Amino acid sequence: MSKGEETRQFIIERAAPVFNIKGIEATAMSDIMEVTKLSKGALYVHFKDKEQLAQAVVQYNLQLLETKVSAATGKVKTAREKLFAFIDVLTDVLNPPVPGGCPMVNFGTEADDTNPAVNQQIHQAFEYTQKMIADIIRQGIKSGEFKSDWNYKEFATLMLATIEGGVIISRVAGNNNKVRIVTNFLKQLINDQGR
Amino acid sequence: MSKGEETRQFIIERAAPVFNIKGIEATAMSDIMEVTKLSKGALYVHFKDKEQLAQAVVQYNLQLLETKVSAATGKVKTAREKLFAFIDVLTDVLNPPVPGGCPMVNFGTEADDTNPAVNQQIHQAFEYTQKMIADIIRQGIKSGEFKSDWNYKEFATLMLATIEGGVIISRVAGNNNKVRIVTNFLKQLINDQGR
DNA sequence: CAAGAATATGACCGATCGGTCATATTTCTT
DNA sequence: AAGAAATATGACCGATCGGTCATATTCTTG
Repeated sequence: MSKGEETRQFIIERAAPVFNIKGIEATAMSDIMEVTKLSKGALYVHFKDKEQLAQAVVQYNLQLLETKVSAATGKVKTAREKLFAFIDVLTDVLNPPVPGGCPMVNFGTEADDTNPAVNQQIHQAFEYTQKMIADIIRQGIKSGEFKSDWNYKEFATLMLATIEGGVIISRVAGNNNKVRIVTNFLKQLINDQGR
Repeated sequence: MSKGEETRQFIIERAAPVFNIKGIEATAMSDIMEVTKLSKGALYVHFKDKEQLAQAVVQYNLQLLETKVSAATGKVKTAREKLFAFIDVLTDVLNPPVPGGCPMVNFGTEADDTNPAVNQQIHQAFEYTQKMIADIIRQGIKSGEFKSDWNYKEFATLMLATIEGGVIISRVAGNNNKVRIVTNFLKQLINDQGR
């Protein structure tokens, strides 16, 4: 990796939590100068404008989330355990997998009526995440772990929506109490599909 | 109502969708000058700073949401119908009850790690909304419409989380498809508690 | 109707915004 | 090692930010 690519990656990594916490509009390039200890000119060598940096940062945060999720689901064997791990890693509000909380929620709510490019990134992430869930369940059905008549595609949507909504409520509350209700319910639903 | 109070209310009403769509940080006082056609000095007669205006606007958006929800649930008689109306009014992503979408989601995700005052407002709104749902169900149980062993307080949390998560996913997608899955599921759960 | 109070105007303030560029330094290639 | 290319610096730009204030206008009330 060349020096330039190294610096570019370094900027993205340092900028990632700042954008995720403060939001794209509210983050200033001076904030990124601070966390990187780089001059303004140096930042603009690697990104032609703030928008390009923001998009790279959004992608990085999404990738980071996927890495954490995959690591968690990769540790266990059964489909049921994978779903549980998936739920658990996403719903720990006090220790979120990505600093600043779920980037799909953070950037999704900011971008939906103001930033088409970022909105598209988040849209794809939601689709991809539902596919991840569906794939786990499909494997579980194939192996005989789950009932074969489970409408797992719809469940994937429901599970993701319920998780994200629970996370928002709990983040606002500042504790994990409310999201626990949600996770317990989802886990019960999953157990009910065992055979 | 004095002229001053009238103008103050007028400012809040015009500013409400701007803040809800763009976010608090990203909204400039010049944006509010534009939508109100008032001078900057006039705005600062009625609000001592942008933060005070933002808080009044958040409160207004929350109140508007509650008004729309109450209007919808007030039109029907049974508890089941009220829950359905509650769900339907919140989940119409293409024609949201509050311009710019659910203010609990919009301001909640922006404020959680940056604005304690607004975060507190949203926290209370979430609590209040769960209480609204729980009250409807409690009435339904009392009247014999629902099973008496329904853990309705937990369901209120689950229902609100699921709705909000579904709304986010559908808003990012730009259509109502995904949130429909969520609403159908919730309605099925409610029907299952009928007796 | 008079006059004081409330409200509205818009120029102005220092700070900060995103972005540029001449220059200096470092890295890479040969 | 040399010289070209890539990278870093920081002063600088015009625009815009939140907020103030002297002044003008409008409203309210006796």
